[in-house]
Amino acid sequence: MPRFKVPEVTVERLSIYLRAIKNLEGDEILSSQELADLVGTSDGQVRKDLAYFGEFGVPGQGYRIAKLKQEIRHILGLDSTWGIAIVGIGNLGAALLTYPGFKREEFEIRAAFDRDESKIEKVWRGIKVQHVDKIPKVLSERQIKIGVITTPATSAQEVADKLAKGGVKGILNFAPVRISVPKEIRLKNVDLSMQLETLSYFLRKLT
Amino acid sequence: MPRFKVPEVTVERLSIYLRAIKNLEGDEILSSQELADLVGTSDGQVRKDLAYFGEFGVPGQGYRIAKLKQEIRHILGLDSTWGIAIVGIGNLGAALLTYPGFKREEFEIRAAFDRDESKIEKVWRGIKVQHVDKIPKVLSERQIKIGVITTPATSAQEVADKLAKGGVKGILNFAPVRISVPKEIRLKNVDLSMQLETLSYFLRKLT
DNA sequence: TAGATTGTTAATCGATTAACAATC
DNA sequence: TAGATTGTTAATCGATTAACAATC
Repeated sequence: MPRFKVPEVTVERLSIYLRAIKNLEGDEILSSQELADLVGTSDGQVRKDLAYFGEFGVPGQGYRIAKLKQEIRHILGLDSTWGIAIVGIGNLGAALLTYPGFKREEFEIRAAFDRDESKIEKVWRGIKVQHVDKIPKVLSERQIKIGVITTPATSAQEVADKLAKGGVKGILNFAPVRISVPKEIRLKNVDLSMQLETLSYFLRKLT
Repeated sequence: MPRFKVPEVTVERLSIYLRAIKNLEGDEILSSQELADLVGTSDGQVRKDLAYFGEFGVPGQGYRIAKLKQEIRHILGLDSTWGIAIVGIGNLGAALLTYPGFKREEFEIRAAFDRDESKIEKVWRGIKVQHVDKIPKVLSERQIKIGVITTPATSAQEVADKLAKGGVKGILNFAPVRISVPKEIRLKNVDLSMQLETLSYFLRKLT
């Protein structure tokens, strides 16, 4: 669908635009300037980002909110439901099971895994925890295409290998370590240490 | 200290370099090429990033690991300890209290806050939860310069205002909403929804 | 000295911003 | 029509990559 190669930052902004207009009610029409103000960017940037995917606005008018919302949802692949598995049911894994950013129609947590025998068979938020060795089998059975790694750093690579075997297309990695995956699999690292450390850098300069 | 304006991505990579060489043992000397291989970038990028801050290597040799580690720690402001407060002791907040990326010498969680009376006075991982109204007072008493927001979206702005009043210099926001803070305060959004949605975009294209 | 690798400059690439003709 | 705002092109800005003299 995209007409040129789309920068990743553009995709990230689309997600942000979508959230901004979700919270919107009433107004039928929105200009690129108004949307820009909502998310803290420029009108040109908004139009440029959207232009990668087509023409969604009306010159002289703006964008019909309902239509724009639907278009962005479609672009982002949010008009169907993704099956998700969470691996590593420690504090963070358990927290993500209920985190509102995760628990939404578009994303359905369909399996949870851990290595620790004492956690197996326990039910967390309606999902029964299974042993990591079952990952490949369960993933294909339940059409799970996204894996979330919340294990300690030491297990992350091993888990990534199992997820790959299970046929996931994308991995969200919270373990504080770089892992390698086959190039067909999209890997996103959420590196909380790094976030804190860059914060430290910028604060450091202030003293 | 920096000789020119430093791009944020450079600071992020420094954090990644640091973690890579932390896990290293034995070898006394490391070349930019070796470090690049460890983190998946180029040798030139490594040298460029470091060059913003000084000359840490020896031409013809490479970088002394121990020295490099110390220099990067210093650049990132990790040679002292930052006081942290976590606001919103739901699943995610409680998880971060023990997350290894957070629980480290350089970062010390010194306070936890919630609005829910039923949580107040309870002790989580050795930290007594206090009412959010005490934020300004407690923050200045305990030298807390970083605030972490793990509340629902609806309370995030209110909490940010209280953190600002308490004199934090940086905020890490996990609430799925954009908040605004005085410009002296450095704001980092960790947007898990957005991460999942961009993953969805790239997977969508594969079908 | 010869070989290796740094620090840095110049060339390239890509994303953002500015500007405006086209269009409602 | 006049006014407003889009979609898009050109200009600018900034980051990455290539290349090499300086240096151990």
